[in-house]
Amino acid sequence: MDLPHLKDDPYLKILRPLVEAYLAFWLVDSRHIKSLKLTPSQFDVIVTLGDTDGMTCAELSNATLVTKGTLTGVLDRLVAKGLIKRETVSGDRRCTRIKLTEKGEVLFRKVFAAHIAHIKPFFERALSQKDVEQMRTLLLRIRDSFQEVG
Amino acid sequence: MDLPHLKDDPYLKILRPLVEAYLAFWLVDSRHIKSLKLTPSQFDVIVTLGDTDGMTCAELSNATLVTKGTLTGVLDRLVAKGLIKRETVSGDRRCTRIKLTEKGEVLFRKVFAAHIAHIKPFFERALSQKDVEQMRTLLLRIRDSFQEVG
DNA sequence: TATTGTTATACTCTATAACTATA
DNA sequence: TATAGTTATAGAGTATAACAATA
Repeated sequence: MDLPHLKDDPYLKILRPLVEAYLAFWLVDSRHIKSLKLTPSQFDVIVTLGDTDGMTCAELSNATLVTKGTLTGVLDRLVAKGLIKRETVSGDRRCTRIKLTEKGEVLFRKVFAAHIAHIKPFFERALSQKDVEQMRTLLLRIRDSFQEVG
Repeated sequence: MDLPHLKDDPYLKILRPLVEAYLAFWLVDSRHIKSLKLTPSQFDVIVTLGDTDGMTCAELSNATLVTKGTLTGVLDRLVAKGLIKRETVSGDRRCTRIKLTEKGEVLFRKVFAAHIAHIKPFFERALSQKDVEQMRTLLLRIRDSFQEVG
């Protein structure tokens, strides 16, 4: 590219590596998710619901970045797979509480553990324990910087 | 979560921050892309084609992680917007060379510069220049670790 | 009036595979 | 036979907005 003044900016030298590191991770990750017969959004919902007492659609939509309208469809498919259930909320009959079913719980534990086991070696061989601490600090600072406005 | 032995693993303390940092970035980034009336895939294609002499569908598909079949549709929409053009390749009449049009070139320059200008401050306020160098090294190691297999 | 979740619409992306025209 | 790109199909996510029931 012939935008040297931009391209050589030290701060921007981080952008591409961040994207590339994440995408490389994501490629491995999404293949694994796919092998579990779940879409990324469905996986997102399962993992978000895991170890909670259930969440309303609004909470879930918030936590997963899936729009309210889209969420209904995603949840429908998860209900069809027997992984989640909708429960009424006493006190506010507008709300629905979404929970993992027994089957969903089992999948969550299995999936989460398998997922961790699958991903871990890639990090292990890339970074020393000291690297990890540094990296973690810096990543969280980046996250916070974007979240302050975004 | 009650998977303490997994959750406390130092290597895994990096996974969530990586995902969160990227997603926080992505949220800001995708809003900006959307304001340009492009989908993420379309933006991906435009940026990939920028400052090249054009690419075949196969090359483009490879570079963008968009499947061959999907690419046709994405390209159709970009042609409809007047941003790219399909050219025949002399020597192999099976191939098509995809190039940015004049309009596409202009958009690319404008978009790329605007994009950089938009994103940069978030990194600037999060990291010192020294942090950037460290981070870059570590991110590239993670990328390479996942790419070796993925 | 405001909020919760659903529904409706139209578009885009995804995966898979079959198809054509070249090679 | 193999390759390049297109087409076809079915499923899934996206954005937007309207909607019914409830608060």
